[in-house]
Amino acid sequence: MTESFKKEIVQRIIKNLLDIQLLKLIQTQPMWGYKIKKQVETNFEVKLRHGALYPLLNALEAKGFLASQKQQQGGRIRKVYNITNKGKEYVEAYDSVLKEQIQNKT
Amino acid sequence: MTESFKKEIVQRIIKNLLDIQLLKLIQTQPMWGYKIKKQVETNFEVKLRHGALYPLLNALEAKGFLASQKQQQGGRIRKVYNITNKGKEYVEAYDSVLKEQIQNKT
DNA sequence: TACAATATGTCTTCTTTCAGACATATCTCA
DNA sequence: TGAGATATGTCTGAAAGAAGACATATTGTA
Repeated sequence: MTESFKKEIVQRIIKNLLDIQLLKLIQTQPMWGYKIKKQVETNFEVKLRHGALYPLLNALEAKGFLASQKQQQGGRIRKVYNITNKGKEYVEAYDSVLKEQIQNKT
Repeated sequence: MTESFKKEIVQRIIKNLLDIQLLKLIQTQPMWGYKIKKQVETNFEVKLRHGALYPLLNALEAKGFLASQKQQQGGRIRKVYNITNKGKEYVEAYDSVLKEQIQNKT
């Protein structure tokens, strides 16, 4: 029971706090959209539409949480994202809130 | 900056994972809708519409996460909610997922 | 006695979000 | 050379969610 609850909760977090998960993932290493999609799908066992992902990545860049540079390999262009200091602060704030949630200090 | 980020994240969690926050609150002590509303509003500094709260509480009871009994005091009726074992399991699963989030074991 | 607070509920309109299609181009392997 | 994978983007119709009104009754206080 608890295991299925956990899967459900993970899915809810991915759905509602996807941007933070992306920041966390890119924080481990710079990554481009397509790879992010595959990583999220294998890590969390969820489907991630590219039609949802790419606009979100662009929005995170516009907000200053991510910075991108285009890498060209042959004729193929990859938009590689790095996390910014602002992005790292957001992730730190998230982890801080989660700790309070667990300790019930809210 | 981090503080305003924290407020934003708390608001997002309340918005998207309100049911879990209600379970956590009722877990500390049995409570009725109106008191829950006031508690959430002071604890998290957010506004909680009663038009959103009452249907959610009823839904949580229908799912078996909460159980209610009506307490009559004079002519006034309070619907006091208790958390069920199933509800406790859901909260445990949530805390477990949060721990994994912090430790990046996801 | 009138107003604010306590107490619980529904319902409609508006807004936001979501799923999936539409669109294009390269690369690899059979 | 054709199919599947890589790679990134937009757009629209449908579904879900939110805000606020509508609804009713009691209690306490000025």
